Amino acid sequence: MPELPEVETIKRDLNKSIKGKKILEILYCDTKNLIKEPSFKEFEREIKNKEIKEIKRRAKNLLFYLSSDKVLLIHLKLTGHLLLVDSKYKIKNSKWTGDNLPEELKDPRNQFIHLSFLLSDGNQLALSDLRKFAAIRLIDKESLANYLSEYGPEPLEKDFTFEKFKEAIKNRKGPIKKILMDQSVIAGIGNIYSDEILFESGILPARDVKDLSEKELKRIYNSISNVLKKAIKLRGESISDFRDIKGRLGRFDRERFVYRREGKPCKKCGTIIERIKIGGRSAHFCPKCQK
DNA sequence: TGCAGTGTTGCTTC
DNA sequence: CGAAGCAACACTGC
Repeated sequence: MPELPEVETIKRDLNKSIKGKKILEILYCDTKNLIKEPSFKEFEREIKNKEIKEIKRRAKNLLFYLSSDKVLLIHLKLTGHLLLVDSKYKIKNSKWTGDNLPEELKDPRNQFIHLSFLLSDGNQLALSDLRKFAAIRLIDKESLANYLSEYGPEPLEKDFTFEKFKEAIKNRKGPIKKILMDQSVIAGIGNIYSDEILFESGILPARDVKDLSEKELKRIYNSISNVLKKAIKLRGESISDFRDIKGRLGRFDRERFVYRREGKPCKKCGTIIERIKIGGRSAHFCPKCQK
C-alpha cells in the first residue's frame, strides 16, 4: 500500500525523470470517475500542453505543480501506482499489449491501467490500480492549501521535533496505533508502518496514548523517523501492489518484523507474532518484545 | 465454492 | 460531537 515511503519514492523518481516535461494529452482513460474534480472534459482541457514544473508530496498525496495556476493531485489509496513507460507500448482493456513488453510490465500488478498521459519526451505516465480507488484532482493553487489543511505535520520534516510530536498527540485518547494512522495527527503513516514503528519502539499497539510515559513517547518518536527513512532507502514495500515507476518491487518487505507475520516467529526473540483488531484494522505485534 | 479479509478515505449512522 | 461502520472495487486465501 502506498504510504509515505512509497509515495516519497515515486516523487523522487518523477522529479529525476519528468520534471520540465509537458503533458500533451490523455492517451487512455477507461474509468472517468477516477477524476474527482473538475469534470472530465474540463480536466482534459486544463491539463493539455501544461509543463510539469515540480512534483511534491504532502501526506500520501502526490502534487504535480503545472505551468498554470493548477496543481494535479493524485492519491493512490490502496492499490494504485504510477508507471513511466515508452509510449510505443499500447494499452487495451486496461492491459499492456504488443510484442517485446518489458518484463516489469508483464507483472500482473502492473496490468490494471485506467489512465495514461502522453508526455513530451515520448513517454507515458500511466496509473495502474487494481481496485480503482485512486483519486485524481486538478485544483487551484489557492485551494490547495485549504485542501491539505486537515493534515498533521510531516514526520520527516526538520521541524518535526519531539515537542511537535507531543503537541500533535496532546488531548488524544485511544490506541496508539490508531493515533499514529490518523492523518490529522501525523501525515503519511498507514497500517504497515504503524505496526513496524510500534515493534521497533517496543510498545503494544493497543496501549492508550494517554498512558504512555515520556520515555515511551520518545522511543515512538525516534522509531517514526527510523522506520520511515529505512523504508525510503529500500524504496518501499511491495507485499501487495506497490511498484516503482519502472514497475519494480520495493525491498522493505524482507525487513518487516511484524506486519502480516502472524503465526511466524519474532525475528528478535522467536515468540510467535500475534494479530488483533484495532479500529477495524489488523495490528501485528510480538507479545514479548512489545509491552 | 463462497465469503471474509485486504487498506485508505470519506460519507453516513448512531 | 465523536466514534463506528460501511462503501468505493477486485482479487486472494481459507
